[in-house]
Amino acid sequence: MAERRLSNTIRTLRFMAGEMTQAELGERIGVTRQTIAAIEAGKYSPTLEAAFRIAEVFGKPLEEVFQWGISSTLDK
Amino acid sequence: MAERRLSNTIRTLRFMAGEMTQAELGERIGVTRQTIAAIEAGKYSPTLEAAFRIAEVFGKPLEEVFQWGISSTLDK
DNA sequence: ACTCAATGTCTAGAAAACATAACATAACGC
DNA sequence: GCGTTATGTTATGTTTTCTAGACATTGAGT
Repeated sequence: MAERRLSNTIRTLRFMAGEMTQAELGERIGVTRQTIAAIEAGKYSPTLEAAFRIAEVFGKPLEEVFQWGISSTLDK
Repeated sequence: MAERRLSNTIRTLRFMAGEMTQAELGERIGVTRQTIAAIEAGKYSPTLEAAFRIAEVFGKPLEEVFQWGISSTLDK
């Protein structure tokens, strides 16, 4: 069965943006570094607003930083 | 000052999709009709996952149903 | 070896997103 | 009129996101 789940490319985008730190990204969008870490790790799905702000920081469209994935049966 | 806030076109998309009801949209994405009503009314910002599911129902990209608006000084 | 910055991770609690149920109203067909 | 269906709205409660603090680890620089 095809399962849908969220994934993101925040980590790579941070490093492409001059090694931006989790803490710095957090304060730029108004959340704590723990929240950024949890979002990066996929521990929970952020609010749309937070997602838009993150995309804005990197100057990318939202769907380029967050993917509503069609994962195969392989992943648990 | 330029304020950023969320807006959406769910209402018009619902009617363009054959007068789809709030209740039907809700059960298609797994939330209640009250939640759909609140999201439509902008009373709170949905989770990214819910947003992706809504866009999926209408077959539209997420940014076409939700806008991270640059509103002018006019709106409160 | 020592410091320090960045991240991982855990906890307790606040805040926001959600559920469920109730009641109200307006529009429709009968 | 009557019944039904869609929506608005309010209240109460649960779940999830997020905060704030702490402590551990790892790596880069000195």
